[in-house]
Amino acid sequence: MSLPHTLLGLINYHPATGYEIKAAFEQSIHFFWNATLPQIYRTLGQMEEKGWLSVTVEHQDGKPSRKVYSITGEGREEFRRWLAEPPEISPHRSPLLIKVFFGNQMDQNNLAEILTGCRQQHAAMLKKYREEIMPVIQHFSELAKAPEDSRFWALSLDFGIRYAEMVVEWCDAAIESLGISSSKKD
Amino acid sequence: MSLPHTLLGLINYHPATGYEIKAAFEQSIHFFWNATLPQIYRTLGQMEEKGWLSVTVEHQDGKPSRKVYSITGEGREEFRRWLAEPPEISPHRSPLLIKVFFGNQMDQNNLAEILTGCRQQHAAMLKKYREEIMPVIQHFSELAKAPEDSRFWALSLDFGIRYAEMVVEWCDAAIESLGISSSKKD
DNA sequence: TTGCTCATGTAACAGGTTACATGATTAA
DNA sequence: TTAATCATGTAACCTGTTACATGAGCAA
Repeated sequence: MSLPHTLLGLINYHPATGYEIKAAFEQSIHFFWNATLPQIYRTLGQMEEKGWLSVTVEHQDGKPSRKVYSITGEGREEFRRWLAEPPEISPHRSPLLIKVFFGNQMDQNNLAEILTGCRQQHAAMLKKYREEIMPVIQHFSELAKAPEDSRFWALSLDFGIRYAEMVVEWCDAAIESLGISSSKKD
Repeated sequence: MSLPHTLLGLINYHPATGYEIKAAFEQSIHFFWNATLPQIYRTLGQMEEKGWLSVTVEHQDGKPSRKVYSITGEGREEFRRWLAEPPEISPHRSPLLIKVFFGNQMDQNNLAEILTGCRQQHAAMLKKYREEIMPVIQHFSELAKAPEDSRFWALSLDFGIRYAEMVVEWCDAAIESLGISSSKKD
């Protein structure tokens, strides 16, 4: 149930449309939360009803009107309240780990392929985090657009980096423990 | 959408009731998947309709009848098919990381408390994994009840251990980077 | 006598995904 | 001319959670 509060946090930086919020998710938060457009539109509507947001409709010729949402005093209060409370622990659902758990019933080469695929995905993420996302955060920090906020963005990115590193290491260890003959290593 | 296949995997070890499956989740799989009882009952019903399971009702005096589900040939086929396909990537939703991301707007002592709470939870999990779950898996392996399966159970447990270790390390680094004065360290 | 274990479920709701619908502008 | 971007949504569906209902037996 963190989606409305995540939206509050984003709109608290500056007013935005649903469409812009979706873009913000994809640029920054997508690796520890995500939401689809219909979900965002639906949630924004509910938040407005609760008085957490206010809307301004900007008419445009030939395009659909922009519904720009702004945070209200009540919304800001609710956001602070939520920030202060201890976070819910989110259960970790991993189809990969289920397959590994039942791995004895799989073809071992197939399992090795799945693990190398996982290793590859996480290695690619790591590269992206280090080469694309880190520099953007540093850039924001240097431009003093959000010098204080960027410290916290870096902290959450650091989690993503450590996670991806850990997965790569685990995949390597798991593949080795399968002891697949070197002839199949392509 | 891995729940029905997880149930297939468990029932494939031996026939079981919904209630027993819930217990199996709590004993083994709960740290990378979980399900509530109503969800399990509903899913078992759907799986039976598809022909993946068959049911035998055992009447008992004074207690509700046991509905024991067994896997069918079709179910076993479906399970193998699913095991072989590449796993879906599961988005990682973490309220904790959202709070950290917006941490600039929080009281810094409050944030430090949240992080120490997280550290504590994961340190406790680590202890449980090493002192309770590892020995159970080794026991199974030694008793030769499931000598081959236990290798894979250990592999998925190893993921959990590495994950918890990583979180503990990240929390420590994050708390240190906040630079809260030592007077508040209780 | 309080609460846990065994054992079934239904109903209602909350949260998330997918498919569908519309339509102008602009870049390759 | 094909696809992407901007911009709104609705409807249907799937998945997961919570509250409610029932009821015996047993241990502290």
